[in-house]
Formats: sequence, C-alpha cells, structure tokens
Amino acid sequence: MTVATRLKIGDVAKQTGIAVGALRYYESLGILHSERGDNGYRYYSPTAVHQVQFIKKAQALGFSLEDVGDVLNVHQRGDVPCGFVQSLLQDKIQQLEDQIQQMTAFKADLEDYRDRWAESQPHPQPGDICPLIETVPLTV
Amino acid sequence: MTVATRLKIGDVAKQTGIAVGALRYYESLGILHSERGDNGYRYYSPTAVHQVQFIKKAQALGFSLEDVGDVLNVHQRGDVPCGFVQSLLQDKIQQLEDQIQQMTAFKADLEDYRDRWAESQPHPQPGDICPLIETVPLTV
DNA sequence: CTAAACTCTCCAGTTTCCTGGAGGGTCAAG
DNA sequence: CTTGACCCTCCAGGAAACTGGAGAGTTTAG
Repeated sequence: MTVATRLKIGDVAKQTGIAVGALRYYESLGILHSERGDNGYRYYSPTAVHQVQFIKKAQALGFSLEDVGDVLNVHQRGDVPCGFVQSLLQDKIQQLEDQIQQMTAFKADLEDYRDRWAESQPHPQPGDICPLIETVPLTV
Repeated sequence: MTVATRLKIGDVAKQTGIAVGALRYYESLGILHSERGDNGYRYYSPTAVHQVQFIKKAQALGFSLEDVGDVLNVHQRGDVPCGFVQSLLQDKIQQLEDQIQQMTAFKADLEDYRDRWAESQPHPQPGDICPLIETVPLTV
C-alpha cells in the first residue's frame, strides 16, 4: 500500500509543465510547500499540482508571484483573519476588472489605428511609406 | 521666433511623467528618437510626447518594449510594406482579445473563490482557519 | 559672471522569474 | 554492484526595464 500519493518534484514538474528549478524557486518564495523525506527529497501531495496550476494561471494574467503569495500564504500563517484574505481577493478582482476595461479600450484604439490605416491602403502613393506612427491620435 | 518647439529631454519627462533615464533607455532600444543639438543635447518634437504616451499605454497592458518597437520602428526602416505592420497590429489585437477572455474567466474564478468563502464565514468554527487554499478548484 | 539646474556618457546595481552548471548524494533496474 | 535517472544545495547568469552615481560639459536665471 502506497503512503497516499507522495509525488516527487519531477512528478509535479511533469504534471504541471513547470520546470523543477522553478518549483524549487517557488518554494524559496514560500508559495509552494513540500515535506522532506529522510533522504532530503521534497515530497508533494496531489493538491500541490492544483496549487501550481493556480500559480500558473494567476501569473499568466499579470499577477506577480508575490501577489500570489499574498493570497496563498496568509492561510499558512494561521493568525490572520479571514476578512483580510477576502479583501485581498476583492482587491485582485477589482484590479482584474480595471485591467479588462483598459485592455478593451486599448484594443479599440488599436482597431481604430488599423482601420484608419486600412483606408489609406487602397491609395498607395508611390513615395509614401504609410505615415502611420506620426498619426497616432490615441489621446485616451 | 522659436524654431518650432524643440523640447529637451527634461521637458518630455515632465510632460509624460517618465523619468529622463527611462527616455534615454527607450532611445537605446530604438523606440524613441531625437535629434541632437551641437551641444550634444537631445531635442524632441511635441509628437514625441504622444509617442511616449503610446508606449506607456501599451506597456501598461502587458506589451513589452520590444513589442512596441515592432509596431513603431517598422515605419522608420522605411522599406517594410504596410501590410506587415498591419498584420502585426492584427496580431496584437488578437492577443489582447485572448487576454481579455482569459482575464474574464480568471476573474470569475476568483469571484467564485471569494463567494464560496463568504458562505463559510458566517459559521466561524473556533479552531478553523478558513480552509481556503486547499479547496481551490479552479480547474479551468 | 557665477551658481544652480540641466545635459551628456558610461557603468553598475535592482527586481522579477527563472535557467543552467558544478559537485555530490539516492534510488531502481539489470 | 554498477549504471543511469533522479534528487540535493549553492552559485552564476540572463532578460526586461529601469534607477542612480561619477565625472564632465552646457545653459540659464539673477
């Protein structure tokens, strides 16, 4: 009988697509935890895979590992009231919303940019090199 | 009569809120250009302020300075067809759209997270430290 | 005309998020 | 019992986007 599922660092790496070195780095930042065997090896529970995936996602969206740590670590410290974590989470949600709005606006800018340019394309004046950059209006 | 408006680097810095050093750094990357006076000073036209603002915005949204350069520099090279810039732009737009979608999904994740947690709050069991992290489902 | 404010170059350091190597122990198969 | 695949620590470096300092020239306000 196996002692629950004890994953070694390489297993976690394979399952998450994150390099072994990166996982060790996460641990050094305190955002990923492991138990040590008598041999000194790190051992992980399957939930670690989830955690790493969470980290990946958050990170892909512009959260720093410190941000991630803010959310994940509070629990481990054990002495911080839930309300704190919750407001932290709320902050991140608000941040995301703001970013989404900015992105949407910027995307519209770029589309404008593209379309205005598409118009000038049909009339390619010989010596003209698409006077694109100088025309950037984008006074958002 | 002033020779059009020739801004010095400090002027541009003030008008954009970007540090002088950063502006010089941008130039070293080739994404911001200046003329040099006999004194060796950099001189900028007012459109430079626009450019810098464009850089700031793009950057705030996760574009690297290299990305910005891709868009801005092509024009200077003068030998690249407009179509190239246009497809570059289209790529960025697509990228933005993807990112917006991911962000929206992740925000929903976090909101779920927050709400599920809010539910468990009203019943604060004495020794219980919000078993939040282990519960992360987020199998997006 | 002088002193403060500004500019220049060059170079070193900072932060974030890693990657890779050296040097050495551990484990599983044959 | 050896070989190869893992694992460990520590240390170095690297890309991105700057910041700050030294040492020196320039401009401008009073």
